[in-house]
Amino acid sequence: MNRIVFSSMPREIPKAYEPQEIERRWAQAWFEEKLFRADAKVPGPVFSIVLPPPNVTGSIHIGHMLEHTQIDILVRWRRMNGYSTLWLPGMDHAGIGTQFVVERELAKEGLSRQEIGREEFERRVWRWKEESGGAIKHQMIRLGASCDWTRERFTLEPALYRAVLEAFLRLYREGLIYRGRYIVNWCPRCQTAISDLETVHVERAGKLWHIRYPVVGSQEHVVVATTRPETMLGDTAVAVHPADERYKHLVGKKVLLPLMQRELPVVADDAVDREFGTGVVKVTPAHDPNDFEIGRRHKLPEIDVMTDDAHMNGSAGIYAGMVRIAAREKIVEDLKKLGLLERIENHAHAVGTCDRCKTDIEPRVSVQWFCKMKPLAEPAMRVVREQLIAVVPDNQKKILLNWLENIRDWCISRQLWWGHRIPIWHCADCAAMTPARDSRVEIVNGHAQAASPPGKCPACGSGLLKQDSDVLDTWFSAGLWPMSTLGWPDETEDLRTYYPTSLLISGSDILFFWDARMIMMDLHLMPRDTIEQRIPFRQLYLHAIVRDPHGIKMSKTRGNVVDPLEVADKHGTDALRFALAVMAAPGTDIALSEEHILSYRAFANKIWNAARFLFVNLDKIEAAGVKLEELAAPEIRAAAPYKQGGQLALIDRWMFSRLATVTAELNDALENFHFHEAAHIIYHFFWGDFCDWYIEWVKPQLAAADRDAAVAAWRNLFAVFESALRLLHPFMPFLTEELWHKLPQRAGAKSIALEQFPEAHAGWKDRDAEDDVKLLQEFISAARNIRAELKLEPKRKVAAEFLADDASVRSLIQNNLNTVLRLATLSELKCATGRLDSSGGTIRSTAQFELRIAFGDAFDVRAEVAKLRKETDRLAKDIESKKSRLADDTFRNRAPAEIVRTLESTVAERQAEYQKLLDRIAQLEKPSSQSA
RNA sequence: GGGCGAUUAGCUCAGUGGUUAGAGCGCUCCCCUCACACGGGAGAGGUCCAAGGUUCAAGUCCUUGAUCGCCCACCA
Repeated sequence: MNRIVFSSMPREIPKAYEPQEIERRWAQAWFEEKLFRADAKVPGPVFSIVLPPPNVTGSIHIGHMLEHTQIDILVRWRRMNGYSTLWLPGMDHAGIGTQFVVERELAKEGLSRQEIGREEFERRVWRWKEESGGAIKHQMIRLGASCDWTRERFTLEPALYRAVLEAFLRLYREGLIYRGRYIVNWCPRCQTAISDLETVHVERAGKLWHIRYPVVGSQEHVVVATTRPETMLGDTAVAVHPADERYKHLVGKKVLLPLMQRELPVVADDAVDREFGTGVVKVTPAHDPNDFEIGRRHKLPEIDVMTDDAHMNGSAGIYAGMVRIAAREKIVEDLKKLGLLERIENHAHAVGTCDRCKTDIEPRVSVQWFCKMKPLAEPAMRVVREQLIAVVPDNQKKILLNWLENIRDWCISRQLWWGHRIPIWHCADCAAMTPARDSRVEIVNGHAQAASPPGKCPACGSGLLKQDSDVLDTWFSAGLWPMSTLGWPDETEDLRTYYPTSLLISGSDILFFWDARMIMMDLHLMPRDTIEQRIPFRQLYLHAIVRDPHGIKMSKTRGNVVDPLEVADKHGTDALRFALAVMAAPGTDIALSEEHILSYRAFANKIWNAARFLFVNLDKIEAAGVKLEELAAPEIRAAAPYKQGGQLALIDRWMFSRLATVTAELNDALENFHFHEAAHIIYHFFWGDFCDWYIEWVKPQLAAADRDAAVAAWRNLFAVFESALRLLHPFMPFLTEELWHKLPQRAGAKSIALEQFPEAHAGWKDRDAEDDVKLLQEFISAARNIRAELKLEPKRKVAAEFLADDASVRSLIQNNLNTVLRLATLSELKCATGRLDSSGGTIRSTAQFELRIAFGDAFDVRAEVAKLRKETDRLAKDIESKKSRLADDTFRNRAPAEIVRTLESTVAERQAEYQKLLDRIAQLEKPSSQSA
């Protein structure tokens, strides 16, 4: 990159900004130069953030792009503000998700993972990971993410397995991880247990079957209502509410389970809702979470009637071998034949489905590993409540706390082949469980394993030990991410410097999955003295979800996903980034359309052309006696604004005042994650203030005969432009990098990304200049308005006259006569006395001035009067309402004095204006009677 | 069943209790003026979902309702 330094400025650049080649070039250069490598030794304030690791299931989509854009804007901004900045990237192995896609790939070849075996399958997944992970990295580099790729991590790499082992072993020894036979969510397709969070409930129009269970030793029967008749094969009781008078006499008796001819006890349990159905519940402990609890309370047998893939098993009698849905139909049919089906009701209810493959979950009793969450959730709630971790937007805090308060144990084992193997060994002889001796890791056949398995069973001495075949939920390793990526469990320099991280930016869709788990696990495991030092991040910002133009969430199955690379290639990454930033108001979803991106591509083009304006005028600059290398060089920047003879032109005072104001506003917006505000601020500053007004205003000075004036104008123009580039850089890194390098820079300057962000100089703020320029802008706009109304030929210059009561306003206009004449396209402007005659011309007025342009033949009296009438009506109404407010004593007594004062002066102004308009109408209507 | 959010210009959305509620796109009119037609200039367009309430003052705060969306939840 050094070769670009001090290149002479181009005299000409293309007319239109073509981002493709430029972006590719800089993306590659930033990566190759390791420009964003963090140095833990650098003193000073630290800003650290970890990338929420994308799953290696595929490529990144526009939702990632939004997240990365927001992170990158803040990271670049902090870096430019002098923070020692680390953005640590990496990927997640995404256990179930990746296994799912690789199985799908296998299926295309007509293979299953069982057919090729665990080892070969793992090889295949690793191959997939290399391709997919590489693609993601390539995309991120191309899209300008300023991460430190030298610190890239992967959740399944050896170093991170070490962290997983350490975490597991500690939690196991502390009794927080346990193994047991409980009811879990079982996915028959993935053939693994999944956590509650991975179970998505979908509303279904189902049925409620009312089935008669005969009471043993009586003619009576009870009617139970169920949405899942097939589970009745596993019934081991019938339950009623203890206080239910209808059924009290049955408690302790037995009923006969139809089809199975099994006798079931009638038990009383508080969990039964007397109002629902018949008030009698069939109890199937092995296939319903509720029934499981009842079953444990009453010591009922748990009869699992299904196989791993949701077929009926040997315990299902004659239904064995049938798929659960087929069994349901057959059972209903058989019950009908037996006259035991009382009735069928329509019944909407929520069915649990697998988050990954959408298959209906089977609640099922199974031996799994769990993590106790209550003890971990308590400190987590504390740091959130006490704002040690600030959650933004605030309402998400309540959601998080509510979840933590109601947390249940986490099923962490998965019957998968892709993931971190559970470091527990089972004894073949006595079934005792023994953990690995420590968290050391060794590489065997390219894969990480626990380096210290127990040699023999400590309980019986047997050498027949076998490691648990389950792997851990992918979120277990993800939960350690901020610690593990920085070196934990070793006390590394990175961990000391960058932990706790400054901020986490994530989607609210993984608030529980990931964010909450990080808080809980890291808080518990991090070896630091104070809780403030143990938190994984100090701020948690939850960004919005990107939707398609119709507001529908993007997903591959719907086919409405947007590939950020495609958009970037078409319109430029900077335009896409800016569009995302503009729409990223906290807490609201984003509907992205191509039109949005187009308008910010236009903005990029505008910036490009502002630069082009500077470059095509370089000859003039040199003619004015300025050395090009001085322009936009650091010395000039520091000295800006450049004063000619100790004087600064009004427009320069205004421009630097705006620059200071805008910089402060920008800082404030970014500090509070108001990306949309920040983007709007810089957009209007550049396009409105800088291009539309400043450049147009100073154009004559740039070519002025007065050499000193020209030098001052050029220097300030370059200084402001260069500052604007730095303000823009976090939002549009490629374009600004390209243009910045075209300006002369000091030797060794590598990148605008490493420069200082502009300072919000309080001393540059100039209220008077801002007021004066605003008045002149209004004056010019008024003239343009009249010209447009009169439909005057654009090139035709016309004379105008104005009236202003205030002497300072008069002299302000007269002192800036040349600018006003030019920008308002006037040939001359007279300062009138007395009253302006409106009969032969059009007048526009504000509280400070009146402006009149006469052009008789183009003047439409009736249209003008109609327009004035509309205005007076509006004013009259406005004045009326304000007057009545002022007449109200309570208002005068209670409102702050300043508000009252402002209102009074406003009313006075409006009334004066109103009177002027009335006079003008009267004047206009008089001659119309003459002509009639 | 709980909880959260949304409802503002034709569209997509901003809007810290205080002048005449804003932006981008779209629309109308004029202009290819020597940085930019991905441009310049000038305009039109809004009972801020409804009804109550608090307040000197409400798009903004409170209550209720309507419509839409999301999240959580073991009523079979």
